[in-house]
Amino acid sequence: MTKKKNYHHGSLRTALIETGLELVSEKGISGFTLRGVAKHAGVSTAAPYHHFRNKSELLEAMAAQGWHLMGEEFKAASAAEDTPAAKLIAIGVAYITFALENTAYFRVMCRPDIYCSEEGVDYSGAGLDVFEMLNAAVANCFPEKDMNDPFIKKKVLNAWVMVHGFATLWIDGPIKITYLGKLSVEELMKMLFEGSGLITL
Amino acid sequence: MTKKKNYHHGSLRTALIETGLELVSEKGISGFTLRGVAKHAGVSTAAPYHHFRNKSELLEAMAAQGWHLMGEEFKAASAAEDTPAAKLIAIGVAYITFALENTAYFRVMCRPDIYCSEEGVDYSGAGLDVFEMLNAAVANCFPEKDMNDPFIKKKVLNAWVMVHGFATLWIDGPIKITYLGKLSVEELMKMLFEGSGLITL
DNA sequence: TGTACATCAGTGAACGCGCGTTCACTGATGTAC
DNA sequence: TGTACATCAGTGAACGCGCGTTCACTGATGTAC
Repeated sequence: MTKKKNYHHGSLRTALIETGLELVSEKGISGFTLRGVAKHAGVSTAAPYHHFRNKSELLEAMAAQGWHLMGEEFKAASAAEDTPAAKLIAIGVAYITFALENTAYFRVMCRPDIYCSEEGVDYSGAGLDVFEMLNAAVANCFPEKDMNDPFIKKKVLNAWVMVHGFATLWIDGPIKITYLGKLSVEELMKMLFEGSGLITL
Repeated sequence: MTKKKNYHHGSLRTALIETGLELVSEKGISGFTLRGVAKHAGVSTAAPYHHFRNKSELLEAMAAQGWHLMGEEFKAASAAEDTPAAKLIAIGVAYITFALENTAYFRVMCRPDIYCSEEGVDYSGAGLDVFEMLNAAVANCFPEKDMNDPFIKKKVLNAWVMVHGFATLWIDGPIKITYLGKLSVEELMKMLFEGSGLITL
């Protein structure tokens, strides 16, 4: 195999995002370095700078893609169910599943402070679409109530906080440690939704 | 003021933990460096090594202290209420309040991967005490049920996940961004507990 | 009470390392004529 | 269709920096006699 120089990679931008996610998966956010990404992608240290102004911009692109992907998952999960209540639960499960299966995306998405110097403006853009889906899914369960009814807001906050808390506690370790060897994710998720006020809508 | 050399600081260990927390508060976990801590504490870069084997050991000490402190807060919150249900809510509020008021402690406590090379053994030690308090607080609300009843476990998981989710979403920004300028923490916490299945025990 | 000395907790300079970023350069590609 | 040239996306070497950690050393403290 000749050591060929790859002056036109063709899709380095995409490759860098993918490699970046691999790096975050393996070593966490703190293990994510531009040099590491470049090396992993088989490219020189300077190459990324033709696609991203700096490290933050790559992280930002990773997060944006993550939010988009999560939105798609939400749509698919919702479409697969019939009743509003089932759709809501499906979205909740999709949130947790996304965090567990795409932990790297999730970690980047959750930490706007890492990739935004300004106050998370871009973050709220992509993130708010997803948030709106959750909002609508809850509201649809109560067609007789106004979307801005405090009751709806409470349920939205509770659902969001619940799936987010579960996801973070799982991927950071505490839940795994606490229920070590006793329960699977599926069993825990079932417990979670049964214990919540959500399933008894 | 003469530049005196402080060969016997007296309580450098404690001072380093405190300074470390300040650093995490100001710049986050990634801004926490041993050199930074030493400089902030007005001591040479080598001084910390007389009290901690390495950086991880300092973080570990910070986390352990945090867990202890949180345990104390739980006890105080619980003691201030009369009924089991009120005690449980008080503990939930204490969890969130702790995270918001002692964000630096909370961040370190939540990330055992940062300060433990082995699988969070020490973490579960200190953390499990706190977890047991929550467990007991829930169980006390249902004296007729066994502590190992699935119902209790569901409620425990739900309560934990709820307060943790709220706390992390708040300190990382998303909740603040979403409810920007509309609602205070107190109002949001009230919403949270009202929306949950917990308050309607 | 004084003195000799071990110990303890500091100093400051140095180490090697990996990082983000920049630079002049290079070779492949696309386009105008 | 062939050729000249601009542009685009790479290279690899270098920069300065801050980091964790180590080292020989220093001065204050406590203790035995």
